[in-house]
Amino acid sequence: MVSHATSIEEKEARSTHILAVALELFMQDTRRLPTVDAIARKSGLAKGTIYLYFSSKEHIFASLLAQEWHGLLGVVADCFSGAMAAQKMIDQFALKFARYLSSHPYFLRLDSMGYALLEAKLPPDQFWAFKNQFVSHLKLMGSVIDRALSFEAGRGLTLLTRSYALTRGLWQLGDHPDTHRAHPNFAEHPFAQIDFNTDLKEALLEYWAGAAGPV
Amino acid sequence: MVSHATSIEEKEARSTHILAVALELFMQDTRRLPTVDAIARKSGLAKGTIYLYFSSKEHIFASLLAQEWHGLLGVVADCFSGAMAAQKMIDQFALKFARYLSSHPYFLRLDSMGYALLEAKLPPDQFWAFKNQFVSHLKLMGSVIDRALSFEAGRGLTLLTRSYALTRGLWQLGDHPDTHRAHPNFAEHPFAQIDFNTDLKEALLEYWAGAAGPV
Amino acid sequence: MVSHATSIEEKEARSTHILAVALELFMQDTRRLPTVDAIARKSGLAKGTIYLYFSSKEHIFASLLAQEWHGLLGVVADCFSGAMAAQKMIDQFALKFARYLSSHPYFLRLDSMGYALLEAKLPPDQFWAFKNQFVSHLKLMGSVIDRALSFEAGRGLTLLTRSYALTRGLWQLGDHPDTHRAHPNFAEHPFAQIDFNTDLKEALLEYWAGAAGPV
Amino acid sequence: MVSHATSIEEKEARSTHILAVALELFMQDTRRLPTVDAIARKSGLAKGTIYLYFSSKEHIFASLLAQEWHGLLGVVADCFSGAMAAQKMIDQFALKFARYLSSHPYFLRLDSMGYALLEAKLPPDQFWAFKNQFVSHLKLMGSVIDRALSFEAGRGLTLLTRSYALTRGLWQLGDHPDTHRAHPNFAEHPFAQIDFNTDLKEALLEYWAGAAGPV
DNA sequence: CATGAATGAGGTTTCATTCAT
DNA sequence: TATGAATGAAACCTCATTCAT
Repeated sequence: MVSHATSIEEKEARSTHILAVALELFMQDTRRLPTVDAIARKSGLAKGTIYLYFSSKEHIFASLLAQEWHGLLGVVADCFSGAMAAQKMIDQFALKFARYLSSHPYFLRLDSMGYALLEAKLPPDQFWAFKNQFVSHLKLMGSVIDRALSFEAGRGLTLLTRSYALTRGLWQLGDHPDTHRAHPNFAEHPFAQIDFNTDLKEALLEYWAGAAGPV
Repeated sequence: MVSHATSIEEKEARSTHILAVALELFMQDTRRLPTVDAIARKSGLAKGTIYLYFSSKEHIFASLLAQEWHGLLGVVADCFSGAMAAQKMIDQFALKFARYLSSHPYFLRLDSMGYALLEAKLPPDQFWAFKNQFVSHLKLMGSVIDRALSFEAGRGLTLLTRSYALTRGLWQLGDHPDTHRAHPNFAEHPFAQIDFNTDLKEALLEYWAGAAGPV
Repeated sequence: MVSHATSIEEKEARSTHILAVALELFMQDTRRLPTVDAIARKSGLAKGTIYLYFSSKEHIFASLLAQEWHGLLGVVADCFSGAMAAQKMIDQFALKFARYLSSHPYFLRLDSMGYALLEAKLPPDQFWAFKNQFVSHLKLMGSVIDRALSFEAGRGLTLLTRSYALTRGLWQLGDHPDTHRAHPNFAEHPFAQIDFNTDLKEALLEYWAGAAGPV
Repeated sequence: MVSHATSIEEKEARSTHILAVALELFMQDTRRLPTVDAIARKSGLAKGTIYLYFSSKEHIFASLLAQEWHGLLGVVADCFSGAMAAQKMIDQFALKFARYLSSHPYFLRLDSMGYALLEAKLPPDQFWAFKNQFVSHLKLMGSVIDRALSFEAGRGLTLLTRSYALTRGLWQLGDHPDTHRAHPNFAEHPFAQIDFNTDLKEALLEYWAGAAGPV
């Protein structure tokens, strides 16, 4: 039996550990959420113990996602905070946004699965608890952009939202299960040799060029 | 016992009927594929009969999706086929593309679920059989756009792909299970009052403005 | 549509053809009876047509088995019919019996499956219709042996029965699905390198040496 | 909900209970393996619980069979272990072997079905895990016999194998589904009034008389 | 706190046989 | 006779969650 986690730090550490394990397992097969049993076993904990820290399997992955959202929006804040020329900021945003996502490969995987698997199964209260964190942060970022680029109120949020839509969509189009990548036909697929990082950066720049107007 | 579908037409009709029933059931809960049992019951057929027409449940929904892809790409062809000014074509594309999707609400639902549920479960051969239809059609549309807008080869496909990414992403951001829409917090959600049709049209115009350059 | 078989000969030919096809399919996987669908397809007939000739799938395989029994008992008759020394006859029996079975590999396969799959599913009347043919033939052979070896009445039948038991048991011990033969452990199996023909001959000789007494 | 089986003993007891129930159900219809659902219901357990103790339905019956093999080979060991005259040992073997099987009526039923149902469906690894136990025990018994009867190495194993073949074959010839036994024709069947115990003993003695030579 | 045994609903697919054509 | 579409029972196993210990 694992030592009891009594102090708050110990409990937090255990919770963090579970999240790390869950993420690792998820990355081995991003088409389905790993089983609680697998998470427990790999954590060195019992199945019941997982439920002392998270109220459901979906809760675990929603937590992971919330974590990542935090990081991503931090990047956005960064890009639009200095005192640079508008275009410079936008360029920087495209660059760093794409780079961040490329270097956090689980984020879009989780996020895409979240749409299909998490949202449907989280109880509404829990769903909104997570969503609200994100939404308020997002609104904040929107206003940061408004200020940075002298947009009318709300425009920054709109662009950010659409950028994110483009990002998620692009990811999904280029993502295929390994079994399908192995198929001979895969090479003919127009999305086969896409480099997500480059492609996203380019697409974002195109979008902002059109949406932010001649800045 | 249901009457035997002997002729090719009767068989096609039955197949179409199954697809229609499957779609209808799917629309009642777009977060999961309906059970074969439900499809059979609602079709007035036996479960085994369904398998005479489709080799698996996923096959049914992949067929539905293929059908819809066809329609959507037809719209694209339409928009870029006449002899209009480039900007006119793009405007038309944004308008009709968004309108088509708004009036075919199941398409993006299916497509989004397809990412998580169909791709993962279709056997690779079947997956590629469907995908190839779509891919070749898509490439064709790309070249139609190249010609219409005097793009260098491949550019049309790129823009179309990214437009589609934007579309799918936007859809997903605005789509929430009914249980979540009912929640009091929903109103505060920045995507709450989005009108998908308007929003998509706008976003597409923005993107093409930036990507197709001053045309 | 296949031509109608009107004459008795044509019908018999068709029936024989079905049997041949069924046997061929069975030999490809002797652990299960082939599906009626497969038999029909390979016969170039429709599924319903099969049922015009055989009342059930099991009926097909029972017919095959009956056929084979016939041949095997013919061999026995042969061995004990001439005017030879008793031991000579027994030697001949062991030799020819084993040889016949080795050269009719489907017989024991069918027979062994028959125990588990056919007997259970044939309706009693049909079961006994087949069994009776065999039983009366067997009794006859028994009395042939009685005469040939000057046994008391019934002893021949007993020895024949036990010989057949030994044969079937030996076959089953040495028979393994291909998937299991492929396993590395198979080599260590004491029955791995048995040559059925040799082994059976030897075992029969041993049995008859003990059972037929010093003859 | 059933009480938790925490200790090793309790778990073993539960496992044993499941086996007992499975066997009981099997004996009611020895032509097919009972469904997991039936086993669970009769055990007073949930279906899922069965799978905590056995990885598949076939695993259950393979375990039963392994258990029985153990007992049977124990009998063999017994017969050839003392310091008796060779013929005495053989007589004892025939007697006790036949008696053991008669008093464990499920053994040969399971074993015969095992040929058709278990071997085909157990995954190779699991199959060989069971088989190996048996094979090594069998080899051991072979060498015990070699020593007891001063055979050349391997001869004991051969005789044991063939004895077992004879046994299994004999069983199958005399075994008929109840529905078939009830049929009026059954009486005419030469195996109808066989007493398996007596018959097997006799047949074994005959075989060993011929195979073990004048001892 | 931690454990892990128990639960049981849930859903896909196969295939022998029938019967409308 | 021949066809082949329709039937529908049958059975496995998984896994999130609970709760007795």
